[in-house]
Amino acid sequence: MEVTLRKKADSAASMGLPQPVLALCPNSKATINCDKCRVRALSLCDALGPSELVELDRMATTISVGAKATLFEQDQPCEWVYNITAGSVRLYKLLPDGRRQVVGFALPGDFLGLSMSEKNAFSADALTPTNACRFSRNDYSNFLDEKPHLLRRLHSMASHELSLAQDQMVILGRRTAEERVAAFLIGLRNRWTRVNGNHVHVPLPMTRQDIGDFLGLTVETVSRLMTRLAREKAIVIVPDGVRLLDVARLERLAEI
Amino acid sequence: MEVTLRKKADSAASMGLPQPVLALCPNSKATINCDKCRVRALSLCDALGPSELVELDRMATTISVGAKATLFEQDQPCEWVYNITAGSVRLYKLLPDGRRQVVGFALPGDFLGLSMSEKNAFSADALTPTNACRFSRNDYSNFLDEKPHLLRRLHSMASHELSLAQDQMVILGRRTAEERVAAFLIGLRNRWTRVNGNHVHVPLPMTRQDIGDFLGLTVETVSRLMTRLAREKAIVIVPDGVRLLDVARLERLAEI
DNA sequence: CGTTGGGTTGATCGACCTCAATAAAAGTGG
DNA sequence: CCACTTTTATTGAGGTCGATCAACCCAACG
Repeated sequence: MEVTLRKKADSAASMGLPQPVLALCPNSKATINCDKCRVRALSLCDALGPSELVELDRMATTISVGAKATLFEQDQPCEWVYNITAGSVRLYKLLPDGRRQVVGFALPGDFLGLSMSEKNAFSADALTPTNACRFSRNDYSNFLDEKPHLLRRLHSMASHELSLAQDQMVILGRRTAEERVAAFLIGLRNRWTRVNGNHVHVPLPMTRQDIGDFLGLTVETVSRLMTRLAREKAIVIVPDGVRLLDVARLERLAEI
Repeated sequence: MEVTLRKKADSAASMGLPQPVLALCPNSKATINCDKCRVRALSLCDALGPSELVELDRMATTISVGAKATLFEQDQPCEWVYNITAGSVRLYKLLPDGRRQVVGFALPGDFLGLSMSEKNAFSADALTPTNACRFSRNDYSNFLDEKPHLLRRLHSMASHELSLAQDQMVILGRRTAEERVAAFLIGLRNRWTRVNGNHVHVPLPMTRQDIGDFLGLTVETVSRLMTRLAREKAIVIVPDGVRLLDVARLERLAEI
């Protein structure tokens, strides 16, 4: 597993490492890097004042990992929490017989470590080169004890996650394959909007298999439905993503 | 909708109302009723000290509703939060075309109102005569602001819910009908254990349709699989529930 | 006693899965 | 830069699990 660590205050050129998708938390200064963090407004840290950010910054380590690197594994003790600053991460649970359920994808601004449990409830690995701010779970927990407003923010993020999980339950339990794919594309478009602004181009850093394992379908079914939506001019399949042509049609499929 | 309200401090005989499954928060004294609450140890309130309990008690109204009563509805403004003290509640989302996904069942000790959102994410109605402590969302939110340890408890409950929701995603996305039914029975057994202690008798206050809508199956499939499990001596179907005969077999089905 | 809501059972159907082959893309090492 | 492998995506043919449609039972209840 290829991982680069650097204490934020260290000055180290980024060398030949896999380039992050976004250049965040620049590592060449001894000043507060959170200042320049592009995802701060989206993430947990937005609940903090300037002096608190300094404290947080001292606790943080930025990490850069290449595609396929594992951030943490299901059932292992939870040592760290992460704030994703660039890239994309797959979150999944494995059944003993190898069946897999992807429970979510983390994008820049997403926080991994809402769970408050001793063991990781799922595994996480990078889909693309990924940057994150990492905190030891202890530091983070102590920090939380002193900052009730941060806890409130955290709780509100957890509630939001819960609500997304319930929406996913509807998708998995009661929707057809075509509706699932449409809901997935619209949902992902909405999430990218927070990071990149609203575009009809939706990057898909995950494989068809990942999408299938997220939607409770097989690769083949996902592939067939994507090509069908493309044939019917609802989308265009482009390298590493799709372009949405008939957003209204997709939204109708997703909501009804 | 048949609802009985009484300020806890009021003294009112319970009359001919649908009898609650457990007699909780007795209503005949002007003293602190939380003292005697059988579900306190299970619920949010357990995070509070004696003097805080007095405060909480003052904010609370106990409500008793009959079977089929609606506690709140999806997309309506969220006015109240509830602590279920007796009975059972169905939580569900409806699609515009009538398809339904049950996102959970609330049992005594469960808290409804983790979500922190302005609108209800789902509807809730009583499966059996149900008692609850009800708080106005405002009071509750203010109270929360003054009690960080309560917020912590709340957050930990929300995390737990999130984790259950993710388990449910695995069930809905990647398990066979038989595994779903087994997982449902084992899961419900475990939840009743917190309330009643561990018994092989598992009460099923919900209909087969409700179970189907929870598991992403039809009534017929649920019925067929329950009778199959009964024929194969894994369970016995009894009025209002099942008796588990071969717990090991069911657990194997549920976990593998 | 008719009515109603829940539960069970059977026959048939179809949406999605499985298996298989091929194509396209992305690495990898010379 | 090009052969070669590996991974990912697509497409087709056929099978299956659970859905659908329909009948019936039973208990509760006015």
